[in-house]
Amino acid sequence: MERQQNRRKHGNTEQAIMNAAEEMFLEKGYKLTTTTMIAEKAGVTHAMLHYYFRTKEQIFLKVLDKALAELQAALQPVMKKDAPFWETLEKGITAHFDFLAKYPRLPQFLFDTIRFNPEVTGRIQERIIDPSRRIIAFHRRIIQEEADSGRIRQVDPDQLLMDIGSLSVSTVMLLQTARKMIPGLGGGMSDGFLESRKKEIIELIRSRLYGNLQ
Amino acid sequence: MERQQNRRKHGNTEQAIMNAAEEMFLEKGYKLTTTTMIAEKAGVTHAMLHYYFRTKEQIFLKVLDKALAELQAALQPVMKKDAPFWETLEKGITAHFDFLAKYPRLPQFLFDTIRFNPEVTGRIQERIIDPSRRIIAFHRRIIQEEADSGRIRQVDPDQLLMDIGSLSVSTVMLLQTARKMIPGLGGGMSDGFLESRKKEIIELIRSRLYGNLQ
DNA sequence: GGCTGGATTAACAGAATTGTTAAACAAAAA
DNA sequence: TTTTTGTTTAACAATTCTGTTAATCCAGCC
Repeated sequence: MERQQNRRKHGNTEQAIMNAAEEMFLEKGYKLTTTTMIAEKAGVTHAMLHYYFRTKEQIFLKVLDKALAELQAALQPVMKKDAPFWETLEKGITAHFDFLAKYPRLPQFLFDTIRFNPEVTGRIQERIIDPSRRIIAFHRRIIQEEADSGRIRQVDPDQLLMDIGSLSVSTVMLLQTARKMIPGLGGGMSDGFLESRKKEIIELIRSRLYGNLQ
Repeated sequence: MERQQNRRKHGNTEQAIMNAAEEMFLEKGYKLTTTTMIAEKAGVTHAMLHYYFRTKEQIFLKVLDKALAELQAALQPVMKKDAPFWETLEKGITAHFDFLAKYPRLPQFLFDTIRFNPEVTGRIQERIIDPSRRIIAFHRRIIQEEADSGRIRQVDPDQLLMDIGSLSVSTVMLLQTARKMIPGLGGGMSDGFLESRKKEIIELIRSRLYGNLQ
């Protein structure tokens, strides 16, 4: 068999380090990830990491920015109302949930970063929190409209959005944690869990809005 | 003014170290807490920590055990059914929520420990997960009874318990995180948030169970 | 074939961390 | 007062981690 080129040139190593760093930082956060661990996972010496990215902080910021960009991109399409209220909301919940299921380590990573790297909270603030405000305002408005017209029960829109957000977030965080405690929990095994959980969350919110009416 | 005794004797130092350790470990987890930080917070040299507790791991286990004991104690009384179903359940939700509001750093601490100290998951398993099974079984039974008799809507009891658990847990975790991002969020400011959040959670569960009926 | 320049490694420096130990100390017992 | 006992400190060893650097390596170009 022809062996892989031991000596990679050009972007190859850089990309390998970047991928390794992404995985490690998402898994363990900034402080508990060592440059040596990243290098090992990428199959190079830790000096390479410093050669390409100068410092641990630099590469961390790149990983963070990438994560924030993905999250930001996922937030955009949630703000279209091209269908009746409930359909729009249900689609929003589903999109939010599916995104988290695809990037299940993102919530914990953000929690970690806010906890232990307060110096970068600004980035999170401006790229996630602030854009979220517009989305929240949008939903707040359409929920309020719907409530005022009596088509759904009276409910504080902020509370409802927190309900949706935290139910989805805790689902993926719980699953990640369960995987640590029950090693036998592979990827396929948890698909059923995620699916039934998503159904339950939607039904929960639907009951909250329409329970006493229809 | 008479000055504090610089040289404390007997249990004084040990207790001071224990308190400092508890605060630091709950705040930052095992690895990110250094014995020097604990000692500093307790106002002694880090050698004292080793004198009284031998190793960092020893004192961590004491802190963990204390936290688990508190959680375990809080789990016990949730299993009495001395009132109609909904009142019992509502009391259970309230107790669970209030406990978490009192120890808001406990969830993150357990998440941390499971993530980064897999060697102690056994302790968590036997003292929390296993006892929880009985409670879950109990609630599963009374929910199932209630559903079968048609007094509440058909619902998967496990899903409902996960709803309750994760809504409360995410509330306190979110609040803790918000405190990091918005420094102006003092203790009193958040009482209102917790109170309205608790009401919403109860209403959410109530709707899920009774929405289409009453 | 030999040169050049980027890529890679090994070795090192400096800081931080856990744990040990010998010496200093303070208070109660003798 | 002297001794004893438990407490505290300062200094040290061993390890780990980040970041630097000088030497080496290799591919393409002359």
